Amino acid sequence: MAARGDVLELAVLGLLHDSPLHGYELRKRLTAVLGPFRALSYGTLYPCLKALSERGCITQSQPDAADGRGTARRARIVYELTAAGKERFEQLVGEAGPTTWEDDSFGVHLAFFGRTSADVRLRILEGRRSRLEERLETVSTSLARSRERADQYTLALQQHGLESVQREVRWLAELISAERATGPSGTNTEDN
Amino acid sequence: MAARGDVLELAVLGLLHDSPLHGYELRKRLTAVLGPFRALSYGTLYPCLKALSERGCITQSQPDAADGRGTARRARIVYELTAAGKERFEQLVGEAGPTTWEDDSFGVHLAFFGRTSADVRLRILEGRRSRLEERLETVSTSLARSRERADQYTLALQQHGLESVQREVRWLAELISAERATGPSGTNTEDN
DNA sequence: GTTAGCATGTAAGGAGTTACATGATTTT
DNA sequence: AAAATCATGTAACTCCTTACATGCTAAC
Repeated sequence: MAARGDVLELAVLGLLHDSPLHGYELRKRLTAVLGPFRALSYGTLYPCLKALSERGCITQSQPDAADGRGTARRARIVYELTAAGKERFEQLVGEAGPTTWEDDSFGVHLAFFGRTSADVRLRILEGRRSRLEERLETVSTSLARSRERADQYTLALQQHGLESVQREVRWLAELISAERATGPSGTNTEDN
Repeated sequence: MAARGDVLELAVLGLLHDSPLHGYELRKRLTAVLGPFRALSYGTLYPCLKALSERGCITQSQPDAADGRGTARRARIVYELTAAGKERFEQLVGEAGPTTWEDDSFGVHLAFFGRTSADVRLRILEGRRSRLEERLETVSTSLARSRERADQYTLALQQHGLESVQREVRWLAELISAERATGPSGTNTEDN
């Protein structure tokens, strides 16, 4: 049920959960959440909003057109979460399957941890960690095999990659133990 | 001239520069070069080899069919670099423009540094570093702005991202000074 | 005998980018 | 008066993935 493309959907729904927003502003916040690296274009965002609208997860409205004043700027369309949208968000954010630990997905899920239950948080953090540990094995094996064949630059690159993954594993371990220390059972900061 | 898709082309050409290979083996080496993360599928590789073949950069041959013995396994097709292919590789590897410092492109270029001249190496390393320093500014600015608004998880994520980029900058600085120490002018390890 | 690895390919489709079309407002 | 930023949207295109089609050999 959770394909690759659901990542954007989750991010949009999560941001609209806090407050209604128009497309332009939404994109800026999205950029902050996804990281300034690989920000997405309007060509991706607007079709997504359209689809979400058609499925009844969000509603559109033009507040500028409604009030008496002349329309400031080009008419802004404000998107708001519906009950169905909240349900969909809850469903997506609660998922903790294999796709969840992939690079893209993981960051977005973590960004909405404030709305997740403690057990889902732990499952995602631990899933991510074991995913990275798999990588670690693959990389260090191939690094050991090519120790002599490869030149210094390739070696330096692989070494740096390896260390980056090791760092993330340590970081995750910290988050996991912090999570366990705070509340081993289902503690929710706030349940709207 | 150097679009996003040229990265795969460069990697294939670079690997075939060392020795002729068949598709299956090529893919495994490609996975090692690009990192086991985001390895590419045959659905990408074979069409690429076909296109490269049509453009005269590589030749195809079936050595198993030629020799007397019964074909071992399914007939392997060995790809070999032509003169035009070598030229194309030289052109691609020597490029040091803005697209070169992007994540995907940078790793592949670094993997073939052994065939690049010292000044190109320096330009790529320095371009990458200033690209990352731009990011650093963007991230730390947005981190400062959202210090209080964002929850602990978002903050932890952004903090980790920031530190990762800082680590890469330090790593690059080391490579750069090593590069300058070895040979400030155009030193080529080997010019085939 | 059946699973895993070797080996090559195609067709359909998903996810996103770039370039375009359009136009108002604020800053320099 | 020009440039930047605000603001929404579409069409064409690219790159890549997944699923399929095919069949052999080695290990368990």
